[in-house]
Amino acid sequence: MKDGELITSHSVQQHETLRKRDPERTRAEILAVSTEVFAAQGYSGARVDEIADRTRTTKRMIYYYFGSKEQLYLAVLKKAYSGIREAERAIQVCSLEPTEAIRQLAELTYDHHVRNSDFIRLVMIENIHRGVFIRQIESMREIVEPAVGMLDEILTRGQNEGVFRHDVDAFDVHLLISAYCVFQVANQYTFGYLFGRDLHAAPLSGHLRSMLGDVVVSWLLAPEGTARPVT
Amino acid sequence: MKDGELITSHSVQQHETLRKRDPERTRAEILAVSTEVFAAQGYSGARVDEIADRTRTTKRMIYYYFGSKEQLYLAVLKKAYSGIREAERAIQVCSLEPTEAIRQLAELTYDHHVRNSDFIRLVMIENIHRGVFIRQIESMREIVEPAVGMLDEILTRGQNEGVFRHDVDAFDVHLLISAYCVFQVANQYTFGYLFGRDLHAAPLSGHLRSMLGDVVVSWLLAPEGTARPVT
Amino acid sequence: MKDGELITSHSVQQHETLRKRDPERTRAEILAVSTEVFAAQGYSGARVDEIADRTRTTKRMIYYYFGSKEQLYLAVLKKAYSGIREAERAIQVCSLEPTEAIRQLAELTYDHHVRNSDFIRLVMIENIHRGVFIRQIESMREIVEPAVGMLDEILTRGQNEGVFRHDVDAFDVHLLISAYCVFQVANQYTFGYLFGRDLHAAPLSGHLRSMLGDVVVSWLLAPEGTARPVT
Amino acid sequence: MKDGELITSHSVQQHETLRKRDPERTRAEILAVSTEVFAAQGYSGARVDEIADRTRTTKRMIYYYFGSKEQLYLAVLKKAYSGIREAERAIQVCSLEPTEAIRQLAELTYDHHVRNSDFIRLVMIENIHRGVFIRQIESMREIVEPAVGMLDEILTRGQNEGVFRHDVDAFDVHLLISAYCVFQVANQYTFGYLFGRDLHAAPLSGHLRSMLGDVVVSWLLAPEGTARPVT
DNA sequence: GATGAATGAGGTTTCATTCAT
DNA sequence: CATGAATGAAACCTCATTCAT
Repeated sequence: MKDGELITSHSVQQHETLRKRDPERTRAEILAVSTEVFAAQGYSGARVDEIADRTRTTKRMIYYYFGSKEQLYLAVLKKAYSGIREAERAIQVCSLEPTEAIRQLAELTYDHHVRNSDFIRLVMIENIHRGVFIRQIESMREIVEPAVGMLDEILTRGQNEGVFRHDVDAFDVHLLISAYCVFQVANQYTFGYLFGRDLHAAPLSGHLRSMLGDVVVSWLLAPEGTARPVT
Repeated sequence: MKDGELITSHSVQQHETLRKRDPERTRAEILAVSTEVFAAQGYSGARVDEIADRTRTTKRMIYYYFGSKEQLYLAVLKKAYSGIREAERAIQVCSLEPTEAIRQLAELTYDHHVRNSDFIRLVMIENIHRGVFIRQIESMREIVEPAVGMLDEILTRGQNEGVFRHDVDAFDVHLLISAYCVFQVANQYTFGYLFGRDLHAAPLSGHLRSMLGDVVVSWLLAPEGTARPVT
Repeated sequence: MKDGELITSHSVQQHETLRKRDPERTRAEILAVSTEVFAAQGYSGARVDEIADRTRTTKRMIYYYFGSKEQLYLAVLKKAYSGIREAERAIQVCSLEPTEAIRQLAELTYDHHVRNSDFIRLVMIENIHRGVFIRQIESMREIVEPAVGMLDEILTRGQNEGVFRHDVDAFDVHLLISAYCVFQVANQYTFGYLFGRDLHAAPLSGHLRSMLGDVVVSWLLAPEGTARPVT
Repeated sequence: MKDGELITSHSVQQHETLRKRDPERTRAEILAVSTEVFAAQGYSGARVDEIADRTRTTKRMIYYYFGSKEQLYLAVLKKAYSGIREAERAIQVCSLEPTEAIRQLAELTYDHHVRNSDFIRLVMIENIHRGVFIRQIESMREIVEPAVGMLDEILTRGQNEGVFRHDVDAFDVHLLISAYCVFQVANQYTFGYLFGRDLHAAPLSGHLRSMLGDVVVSWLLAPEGTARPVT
């Protein structure tokens, strides 16, 4: 039975206060709760009823503001990406020397993913849906652009200084860091269970964090083609 | 493709004849179709009706053989993991010298993930559900054990030969390789879309494949602590 | 018939007009029809579809208001008991002398059972289910309390006056009366059939009614131990 | 999911011994198990699958021997009544003087009901179904005849001796005793729960047993019309 | 702008029963 | 006699959504 529905004629009316006449607030609340619910249950698994129940408004309001479950999910997705990119923009490592800058960038990105597991989950969900929703959001690609900007700057600097290998670009590094960071959040349940370890508990969590730095840096420092034996 | 592996798309639509009274076959067909449908739509999104429609049996038979949607999903999950691990066991790189063995292992794993995207999707789905299903499958942990066995062997050999760094174990390497391989399948839609590239089309696909080898090998070859500056 | 009592057959088929947007009415109608259907078919035998069809609402509404078949049954059970006890409270025999009060109480209870066969049937059904449902209804025991109150009062009066035997309490008398009254309703089909008599047709019905009075009164008037021979 | 169905391809095969080629035995076993299941769950609530599972045969055999769920229930009902009447015939109280004979008959009947609660439950179930099944069983009325025979004999003797009142016949006494005995079994769950007492635990059980004797005897010994005041 | 009541379509599951050997 | 496999029909329940005020 859906919680949002009437069961007895005397259903509970909680937090009646602070309720009416603040459209912005209502909208924001719906969005916040929806983010949690979609992240927790997936698109199909999420229930409009549950979202409504965890809100101080009603199901009807969700349709009033967002029109449909799909459009609500779209709004959630867009907001999640914006928030993430905004946070990424806050990372400042430009003043450091390339090697250390890259390491810090990797490790801060790592922390960032750990803190934003709901976002990671939304991305997973979106991929389960083969990206059909994200493609409907205009401006999505602009939102994401700054992501590799700083990376590109550091990388070029390191390459110009002759420290970093040249057969690598910002996209590659970004992919490597992303893969690692996303994985330890996205796959924590299966991987953690199968190996009997909690990826986010000390000391493993610390080890995994610095390991990423090691991986990225040693890769960038390694001479091109060195590792690849003469075939 | 070996028997233990996932049955891939459209493998069951053949011969409408020879239909009834072959329980093993019926069961297997339901399982194969279910794998596709669950992988495609997720647990909540999958419809028992759809599975039935894509089968030569009826919805009723699904319940006859598996009891419930959940138990069906469990069977799919178990079979998928078994198939994957069996395939992993087929990788033979022991005769190579450590560096090349590791590189080949990484790249074969990469290929393997590309070919078995349905499995990756099931793992994602399972993680969306926080691993509640996988934990119900006894023997799951045994299934997974061989995964790091060979890796451990290669790594130890390389460390004994003084080629590989010592502050790394099989679990670490496995995690790095898994993260990279899973990511390029799991996140292909969002990542590919946001950067306007198809991760699985040449020449990018080839680059990404060999890049993994580079990353892993240069990391293992790098002296411990070298990359980390004195703080 | 009073408001609190069971709504009897065909009481809801009237006026098809004035249909929507009267939740109390809708709820009450579902409850009334459900009472009939559960009483007629038992818990397992009752069909939510049938209840819906005999209502001016839809099956969906039943779930909207009651959540599940079980909760609907629980509501029916609770309402049935409340109605009965309310009716019992209406019996007024306190002004009569004890012997006659008891006789009237017994005979009114008898009439009452004849009129409320749906309630008796629900009680039978509940006993078939070993009381699992009734135990889930809080306040059930409070509802029933007044049942023996008046009886206790009459009995004590009669005992103090030296008319009634002393080795008997209100619970005993209530059980005897209940057994007799319930039986002639509950077992009317098998008993009536096996003996080829309709328990509710004159003159048998009248005989059985006054016979209960005789039984109870002669028992209460008999000296203690008299009937029991010296062993 | 029904237990009787195939779930894994390797379902359990218990007690394979003592199984085949004994039709009488098989039939009897099905009947015995069915009695328990119908008595426990009612007609609609009983599951053919459950009956099959609690048997050493299969569901298919039930249909082989009995044709349908209804016919199986009919067989159960018939057997239950036969068994009960046979047991009743065993009661021998003819040699006692009328008052004591009646008391013993009542109390032995009481014991008998306590011991045969499954039969009582079947009777309840049959009454819930308004006796539609019992009417289909020919010879049912003959089965039941001896029930009042002995009672009639005792009663006549007592009346001839001038001990028992004359406005009462064997049917009346049988009804009173039946009502009391059936009730304490049939309604034990609701009545016991509502009054917080277990009708079948000492000392209440003993009290209720002898109370029935008191009730019947004092009623029969009371002069006609005495209790009924002049109106 | 806001809301409780209502709902059609479709979801999962279960039932007694029969088929084919 | 015996059986595992199969099944159509219908059961209970849930979904996102809209109505009427």
